[in-house]
Amino acid sequence: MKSTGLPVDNLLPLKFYQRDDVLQIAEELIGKKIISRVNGKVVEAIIVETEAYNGVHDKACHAYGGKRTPRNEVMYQQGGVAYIYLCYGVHHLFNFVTSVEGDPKAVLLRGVFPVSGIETVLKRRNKSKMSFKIGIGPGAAAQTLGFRTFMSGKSLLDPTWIQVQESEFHYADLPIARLPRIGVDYAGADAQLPYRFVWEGFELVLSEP
DNA sequence: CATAGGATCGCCT
DNA sequence: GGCGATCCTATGT
Repeated sequence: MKSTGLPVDNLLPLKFYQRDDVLQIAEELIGKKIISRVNGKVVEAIIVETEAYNGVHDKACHAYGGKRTPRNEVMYQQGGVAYIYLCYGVHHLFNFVTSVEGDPKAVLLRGVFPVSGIETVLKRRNKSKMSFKIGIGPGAAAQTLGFRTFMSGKSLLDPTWIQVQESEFHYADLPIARLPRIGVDYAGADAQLPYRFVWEGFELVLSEP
């Protein structure tokens, strides 16, 4: 995909994140563009996969039952901040916190496709060549963008480290599959909920830059 | 304080 | 498809 040439004033506003329906937000995030600025390196990527975590009634959610810990505290902030945590001691998983203060819902970023800053991405991912899979998987997606746990709690509208904005793709026009979430077997019946959103066939639309 | 386990990945077979 | 890496976090004593 070539550079979009879109202006930078199309950032998603706070009210995008502060809606109640985290499933809608997770779906609408498909096709959006994330621009990260970390250690002076700029990477632009299109979101191709997300998962919704639906607050205190969702057994797969870190805030199930109203649980509050130092780690998940930022989930209780108003929508529009990042929740980043370390998984399996190895992976930095990035979430968009949504809804209003006190309602701990979030969208996990599960897959991106980088469209600029490829040299930086290859270095971060320890790869020698680009592929469609380079940013697929929540650990790989955060690593592609250079996101680390110390950034947890930071605003999603702070362009010194992140911009989330419209792209030329609109979620309503994309073939988005709804599937069960990955790695949440401990959640019982909630593990079967179709809260995972995948842009199937993004490889046919996006091309390696 | 001790311990078990995790919104995973990538290498091995 | 199996498994080790790797360390923070949550929980219980």
